[in-house]
Amino acid sequence: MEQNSRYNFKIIENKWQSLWEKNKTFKTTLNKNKKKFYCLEMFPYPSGKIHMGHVRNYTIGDVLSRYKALQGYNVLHPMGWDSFGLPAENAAKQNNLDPKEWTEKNISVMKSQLKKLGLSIDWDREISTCSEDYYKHQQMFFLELYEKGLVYRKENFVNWDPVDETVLANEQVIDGKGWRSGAIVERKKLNQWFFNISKFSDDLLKALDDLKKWPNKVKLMQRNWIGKSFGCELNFKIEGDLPVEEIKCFTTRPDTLFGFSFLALSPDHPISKHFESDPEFIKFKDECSKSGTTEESLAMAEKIGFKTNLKAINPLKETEKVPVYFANFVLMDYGFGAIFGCPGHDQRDFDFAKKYNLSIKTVVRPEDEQKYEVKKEAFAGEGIIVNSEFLDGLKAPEQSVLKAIEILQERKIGKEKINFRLKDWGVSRQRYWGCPIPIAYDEKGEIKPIPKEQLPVKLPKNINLNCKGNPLDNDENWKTVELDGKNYFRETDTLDTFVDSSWYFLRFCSPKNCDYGFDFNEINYWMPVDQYIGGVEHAILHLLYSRFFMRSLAFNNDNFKFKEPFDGLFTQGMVCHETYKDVNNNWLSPDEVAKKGKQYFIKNNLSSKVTVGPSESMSKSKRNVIDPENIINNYGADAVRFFILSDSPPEKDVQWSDQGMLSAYKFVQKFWNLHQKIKINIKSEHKNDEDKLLKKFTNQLIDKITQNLNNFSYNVIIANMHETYNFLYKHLDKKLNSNDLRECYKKILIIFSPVLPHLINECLDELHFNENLTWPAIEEKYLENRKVDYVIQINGKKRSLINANKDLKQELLFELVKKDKLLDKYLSNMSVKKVIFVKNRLMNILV
RNA sequence: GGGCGAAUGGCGGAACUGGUAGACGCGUUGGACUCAAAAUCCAAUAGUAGCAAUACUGUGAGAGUUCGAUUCUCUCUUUGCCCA
Repeated sequence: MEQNSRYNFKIIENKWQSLWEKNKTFKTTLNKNKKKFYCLEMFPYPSGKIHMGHVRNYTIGDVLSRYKALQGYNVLHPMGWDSFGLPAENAAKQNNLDPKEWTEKNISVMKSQLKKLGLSIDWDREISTCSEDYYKHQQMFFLELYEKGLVYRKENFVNWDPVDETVLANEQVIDGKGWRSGAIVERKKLNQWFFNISKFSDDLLKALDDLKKWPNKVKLMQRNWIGKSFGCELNFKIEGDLPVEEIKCFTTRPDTLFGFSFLALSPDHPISKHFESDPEFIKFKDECSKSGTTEESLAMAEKIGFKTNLKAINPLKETEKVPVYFANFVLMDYGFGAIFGCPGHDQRDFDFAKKYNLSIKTVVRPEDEQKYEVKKEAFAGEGIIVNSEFLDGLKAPEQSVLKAIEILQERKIGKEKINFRLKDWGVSRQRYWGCPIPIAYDEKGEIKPIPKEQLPVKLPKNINLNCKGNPLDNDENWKTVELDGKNYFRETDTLDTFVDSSWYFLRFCSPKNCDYGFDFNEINYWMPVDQYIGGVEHAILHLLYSRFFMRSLAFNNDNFKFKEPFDGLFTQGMVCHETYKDVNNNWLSPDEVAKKGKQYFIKNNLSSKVTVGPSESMSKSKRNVIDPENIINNYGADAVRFFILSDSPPEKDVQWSDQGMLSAYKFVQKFWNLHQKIKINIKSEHKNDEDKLLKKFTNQLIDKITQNLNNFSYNVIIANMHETYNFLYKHLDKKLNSNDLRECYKKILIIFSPVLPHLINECLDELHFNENLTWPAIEEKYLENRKVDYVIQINGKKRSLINANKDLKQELLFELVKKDKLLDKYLSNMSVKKVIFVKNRLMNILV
């Protein structure tokens, strides 16, 4: 065998990337004669460098895009930058830089890194959310939504991060702490802008049923988040020395009203104004504000209450009067900020009742326990109603709730109500590096929208970021604005960056459109996104906000025809790596660690042991990060793409493995060597008999790879590619029909090309195959076997395989069975009781 | 606490509508080449017994349906995620 020249990925990958760039190979334009395919991966935040998660995400999308293009689709595969946000502002503060410069530098680094991956992206459509050209349109949308009444301003409690000095969304609060700073979150009242997402709660929920190509898991998470609950609202009459006659509650369990033992109000309930002069109450409220505002933090916090002199009357039993408390676990923005406490059947109420010595009545019992009484914990399960007069004996909750509502409505005490957990979306952020809200206020505080022809409201340059609070608020010059000869003050809050990403997929359709955020002609062709790919961490918010944004654009606007932005959704898993710590419990990065035998040491220091922790998602804090750029430089983009798809199904987490990476690299090299041999065979013009084996293999392969692509079984495609190598390698020993080889090999190269675009394009090019490539069709006749392996079972156990003609009749197969020597010992001296025969598959003989 | 999923060799994972369990890769072992190593190539690799052909066991545990269950049903265990 001649010494093959090594495949030089550096030269070849660079060659193809330059060609693609020069020829604008992936530039897409609207073409109504072709079916479109919009493939979108979640665009990155330009944090500095790409990480392995990006590599995985964009490789999956790229394989799909290239596949669809070969299938003849007009593929839109764009890329952009989610470039507003806190990290830029923090980095700018630390290093005394302009956030814009920092961001743009990162973008240029990451863009060149993405190009090195060989992605089939139409870079002419690149957008960046921090550019004036982008946020100008966003400001117009804001005003449009404002005109439609979908944006409003209200004073509200917010999660306040005292370190970052910013408002956090609920999901940015983790265990009562800020997700970035780790500071304990406080409650603070601020004037905020809100998007009226809750207006669409029911539609957002119902429409999930039609998203057939979304993972059920994600749809379920959104359903839970929207949280539709069926119950009723109730009026409680109040007695006491305050001018309060009634308090309204929402409950899903009106059937437990006979177990009523207290009424609890949110500390922010309007009634609280009567207590604001009471120092004890102020103290209590302070105590409450220490825990966050999230449901989770409230559930974790100890239940505390403040007793009032008021009494609430049980509407079903007017002789019963119970105390009214303020309680920290009642949220003002769920229901009416008031709940009726039934400690027997709700654990939080139970905890509260125990603490304040309130009565605990049993009104539901388990079906099989006649004399049940609530003792150590609340009983919230299904059961039978007791001690509840007209409700007694009903099944709880399915019968009793409806009956209770019916009676409450008859007596005009309450009425049926559906409540949603989903709250309006607070979009104000007290930050510099975001999209300015195009609003001004006069000296009375009246709202004055900035006229559309004056957009964009630009962020000021050269701002002092190292001030307390919001830098924009400190810029007196920027803040004042003259409109129609009058002085106004600008809104100094900027928009949540989730707003930026709620419509960027529309912008990609017509990224240079000046008058409006998108061009209707373009979006009507491209939208919706056919396949959206990204991390499951965005399952709720980003996806829900985008779905809302589409509805808000369609609201009162018949021209806008889309309600759902993403027709197909795929959520990929994370890239994980083992974690390492030294003897002092400091994290170590993988390249500081060496393996010797089965033990790990610090490199160049075999005396210092390293403890290996569990494999976790790569993160800077745990230092278990592998830098994609190093890997691309050492092994090449094709090898990285091959590896990142190989080891796990894309929806699951994948373990980074150095051996796996090396094996991928070797595959690329091996394939190149094989290609050299095949090239010689193809050129040698042998005319032997038809190579049926090769044709059968090739057609089966096309079938498998096509199916695996359609199912996102990309790891199996890699296995198919290994199998193909193994097959071709062995097959080359035979005398080949060079025409058949040429035909089949071309098809094989084409179906390999989405995964290994550089290598395969080079191979195709060497054989002058590189013209008008299309996804090969399957020739059915080669898939049909004339002979089949029949599995022969005796009493359900496999005992033999018989290779025989297809569509064989049972009797004929049985004749073969009788002749099979392997089966002799099982069949001789036995009587056959029954034969099960599955056509072309199996025969099971019971003896 | 509720909801949803998962569990297959030493490891990652294959297996279409119930029909040959363990594809493919990693690792390991043996061999070839080499002064030697790396690389490469060849072979073996679920477990137990056996020189071997082969036999038995085997998809978290237990039961059920079936001629036949990784696949369907029930119970349990462990585990992950989301919500509380």
